[in-house]
Amino acid sequence: MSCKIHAESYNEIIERNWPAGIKKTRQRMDIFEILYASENPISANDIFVAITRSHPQEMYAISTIYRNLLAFEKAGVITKHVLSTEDNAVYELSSRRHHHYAVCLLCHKKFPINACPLHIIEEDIDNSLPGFEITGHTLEVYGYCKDCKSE
Amino acid sequence: MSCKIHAESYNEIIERNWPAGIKKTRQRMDIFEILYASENPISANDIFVAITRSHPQEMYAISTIYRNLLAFEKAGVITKHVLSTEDNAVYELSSRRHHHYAVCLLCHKKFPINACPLHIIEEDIDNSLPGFEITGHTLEVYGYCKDCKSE
DNA sequence: TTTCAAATGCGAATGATTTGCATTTGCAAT
DNA sequence: ATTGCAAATGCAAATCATTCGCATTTGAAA
Repeated sequence: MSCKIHAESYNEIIERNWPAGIKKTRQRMDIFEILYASENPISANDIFVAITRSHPQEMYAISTIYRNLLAFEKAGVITKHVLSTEDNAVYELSSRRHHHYAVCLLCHKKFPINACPLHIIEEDIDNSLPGFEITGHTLEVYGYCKDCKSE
Repeated sequence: MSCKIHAESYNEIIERNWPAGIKKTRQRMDIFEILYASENPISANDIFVAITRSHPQEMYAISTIYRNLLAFEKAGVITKHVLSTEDNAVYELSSRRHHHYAVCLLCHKKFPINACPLHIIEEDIDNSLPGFEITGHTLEVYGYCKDCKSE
C-alpha cells in the first residue's frame, strides 16, 4: 500500500505558482492542473481530452487550449517541445524535473537519457549573453537504436 | 582580400559524402549542394527557392524536397530542428559545425551560443543506452533577451 | 539495351495550429 | 454589491506546412 502525502491541494499549488500578469480563469486553472499532474510532456489535444473527460459538463474550445499554452509559454511557465519524428508539439512545466530523449530515426521510439546540459548552458549564457534570462530548454538526440541498427 | 582555397568541387564533395543506400538523383544532389553551402539551418521552402533560382530551367516539386529531406534525415545525414517560436522545420548537415541558440520568447530573436553538450550526451548514452548510434542532436534555450526583459 | 523498383511531378488531402468575431467573464474601481 | 471594460472564450472558418496518391520518368544493375 503506497503512502502518498497530499501536502497541498491544487488550489494551493496554483495559488503558489501562478505566473504574474496572467488572468486567472477556470480554463487556465484546468490546463495548469493537467500539466501539473502529468508525468510527461503532453500535447494540446491530450490536454483537451483530459479536461473534457474530467469536466464533462463544461464547454471547452481547443483554440482556448492553444491560446493559453502560448500565454503560459510566453510567461516562461511551460516549455514547448517538437520532436522531429512527431507531428505535434508537446508541453511541460518548465520547472518540472524532466528527461531528455534519444529518438530513433527509424522506429521513432524515445529513450529517456540522464544527461541534462543546463549547467553548461547557464555558465555559457552568463558569459556570452549577459542579461538573457533562461526559462526552459529542449534537447533531443537523434540516431539509431540498438534494434534498428542491427538490420 | 580573402583567400579561400577551393579544395574540391561539389561533385567531389558529393562523391565523398554520399550516404550509402540512397540513390543519386539530380534533385538529391541539388538539395545536398544547397545544404552543404548553407551556413545556417534552412527550411524546405528555402531550399526550394534556392534551387528554383539557380536552376531556372529545371522542374521541381516541393514534395520532392520534403521526401528527400526525410530520406536524408533517416540516413543520418541531416538533422531537422523545430523551434518552438517558428512554424516550420529547418535542416542542416549533421556533420556541419553548428550553433545552438538562445531564443527569446517575446521578440523571437535567436542568439547563437557556444555551449554544445555533445560530449556529455555521448558519455551518458554510452553508459545508459549502449548500442544507440548518435547521428545528430538539437538544443534550444528559451527565455527573455536583455531588451525584452527590461520592459 | 532492357528492366524494374524507386523517385518524381502534380495536385489534392491532411491535420495541427491560428484567427475573426460575437459573446462572456474576471476583476478593479466605484 | 454593482458597474465597466479589457481580456478571454467558444465557435467556425481559414491557414499553411507537410504528406499522399497516382501516372510518368529515371538511375543503375544485369
